[in-house]
Amino acid sequence: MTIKDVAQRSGYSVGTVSRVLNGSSGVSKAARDKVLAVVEELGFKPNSNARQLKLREGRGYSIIVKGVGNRLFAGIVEKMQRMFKDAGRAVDIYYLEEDSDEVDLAAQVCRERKPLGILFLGGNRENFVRRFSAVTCPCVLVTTRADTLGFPNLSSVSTDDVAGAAQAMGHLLDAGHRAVGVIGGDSRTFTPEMDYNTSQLRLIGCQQAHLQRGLPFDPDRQSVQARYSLEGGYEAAGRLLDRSPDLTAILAMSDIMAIGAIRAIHDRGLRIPEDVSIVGYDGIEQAAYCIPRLTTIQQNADRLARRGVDILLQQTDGGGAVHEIIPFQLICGESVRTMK
Amino acid sequence: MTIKDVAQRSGYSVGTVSRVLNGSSGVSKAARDKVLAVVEELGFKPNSNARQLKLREGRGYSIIVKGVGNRLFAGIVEKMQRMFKDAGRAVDIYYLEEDSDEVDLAAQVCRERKPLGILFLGGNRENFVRRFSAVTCPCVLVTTRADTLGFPNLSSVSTDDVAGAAQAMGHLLDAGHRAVGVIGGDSRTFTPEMDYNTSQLRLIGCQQAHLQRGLPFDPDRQSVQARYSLEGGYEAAGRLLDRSPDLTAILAMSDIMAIGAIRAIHDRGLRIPEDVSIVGYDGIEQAAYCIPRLTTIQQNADRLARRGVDILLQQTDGGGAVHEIIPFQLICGESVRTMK
DNA sequence: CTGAAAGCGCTTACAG
DNA sequence: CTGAAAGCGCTTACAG
Repeated sequence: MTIKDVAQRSGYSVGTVSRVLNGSSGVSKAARDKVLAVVEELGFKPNSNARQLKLREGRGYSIIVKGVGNRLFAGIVEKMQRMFKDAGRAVDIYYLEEDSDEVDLAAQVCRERKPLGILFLGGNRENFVRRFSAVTCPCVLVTTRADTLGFPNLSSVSTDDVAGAAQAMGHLLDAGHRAVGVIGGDSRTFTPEMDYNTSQLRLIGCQQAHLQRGLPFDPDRQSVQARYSLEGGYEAAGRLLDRSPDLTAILAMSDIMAIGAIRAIHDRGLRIPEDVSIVGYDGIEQAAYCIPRLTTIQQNADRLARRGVDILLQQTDGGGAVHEIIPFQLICGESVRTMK
Repeated sequence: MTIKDVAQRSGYSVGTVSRVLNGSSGVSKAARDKVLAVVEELGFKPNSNARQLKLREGRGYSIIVKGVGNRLFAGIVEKMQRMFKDAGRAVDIYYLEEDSDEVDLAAQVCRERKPLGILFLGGNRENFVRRFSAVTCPCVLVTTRADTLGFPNLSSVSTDDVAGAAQAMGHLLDAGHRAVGVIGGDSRTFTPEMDYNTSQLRLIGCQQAHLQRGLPFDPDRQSVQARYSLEGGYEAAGRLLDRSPDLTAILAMSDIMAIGAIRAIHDRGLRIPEDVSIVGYDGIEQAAYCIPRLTTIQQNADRLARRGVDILLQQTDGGGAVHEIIPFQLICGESVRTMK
């Protein structure tokens, strides 16, 4: 069934049916009523392939989420969806695997769905550097800074990763911990022209916290890499404890890794926080349900979502790119022991 | 840039370019090489709107996942993806909210992407009863039974919910628990013609476990409804304990609710399993990282995925609908105490 | 093996 | 306000 059937049955031309369907002005009430009645009667649904093919500009927005399982992103997406709905704007959401290329997807979406704007939840600097020029609509990168990338159509809303990690580490150091292990993401693939990635920035924060207190920090010895997963955290905590049995605390660069680490510590017969303290990062819902409740750096999902959408809408109205930093908050749970 | 540009630059017609792009037979090696070189050079990407519009039949499969945050489904999807990849088949994955209509989406996908087959991860009987007739390709409903629905193009692969719940409850009863609370999903919307939904089946399993042991079970008093979320489980456990302070165990119909419940029990100053035992359902990764490790009914994600895909492929080859039950397994964690 | 042409289901100037 | 027509970017019989 196509728009032709609706035209035939309603007695109007396909042009008029199309105008009714699109809410164009310049249609008589009689035509509108008749066409809508027939659409209802026939259960007609327009073919979006044909529609997108013709349309020179879409009417909606897109959100590209990197990591289906990422709970921080899930919370942000939910809020964004509500905002778009309240604003009466359509929004398509695309989920992709951690290791897929979000910029490639954006380029395709841009070509084929022609959204008014795109929000990225998470993203790799590398991919942006390489191919973002193929994306022509206004975009906002949420959660990762994009100021040094220098694209005129790419804004960003993010948390200060250096400061966040510094505060997390500072919290442990100030509680008297002197041997702290760090579980981070990939911090080895440093290439100067790519600037620092999130993991590197957080590691720098750890270093900074030590420096400020006149304490030594050796990333090679005190930090290990892991996948952002339960298993990754579990296994990395094991490596850290094997290497340095004298550790009194672990800072994991995501809550999900921290939760994995907690179990690893527990499985070695150590208590949390009596024997080993632990701090996470992100502030996902899960962190508040752990036993012990996880101390963590909470990214402000609500404000990240709100500012992300606001900036995108503003940019769609002709505004330039802006790069905004959203405050984070240290949430004190039950997973850190104050020494002595 | 379109296929026309490629045609022009390569010196062949758009027809030939299209044939090369689609790997059709009957193209000279010279043409193929030249066209592919130009495609590479220009970075040409075909417009899938136009493609889908023309195509009478797609070449790929679709997976429709109900619930972005559902970790059981996430595990199954991952395996399915790998299987399709290994079989050299393309697959599109669609995620939708818990409360959206998966059958509506399937109907649209069917009309516009024309997949060879669709896998549903999760689904509401109601939606299928009402609109599945609009879905014409072979489908497999994974995780929920579809035998009583009677659609000739709808197979199912699922776990026996009655037996699963019965074994979980039996495990608690056999451990000496006599006052067990149940946290379930929606079991009130029973309408005879819709048959039982998952929550109802599991509740029946609970009842059955009691009956078999000559013990009484009063669903109205011993069970509460909750959303399938951490918060839902937390809050439901609170209601159960308020109502019956003498409970010695709780059976939650999903691990995620169980994890919420654990925290609720903990927050009331009760120990797990010393004061209150708890059993979950699903066997998601998370369950193994809890402290205490969660005792749960593990659905066999691997076999659900494998059989789901196999049955779909078989059906695509002209096979009829089949309805398969996959065995589950009780995983004993650390969350159940044996009385006396 | 290749090209010219019809057509997928829409939208949107262009006339009237 | 409405209709006839062109065209979006492809695929695929149909000839040759």
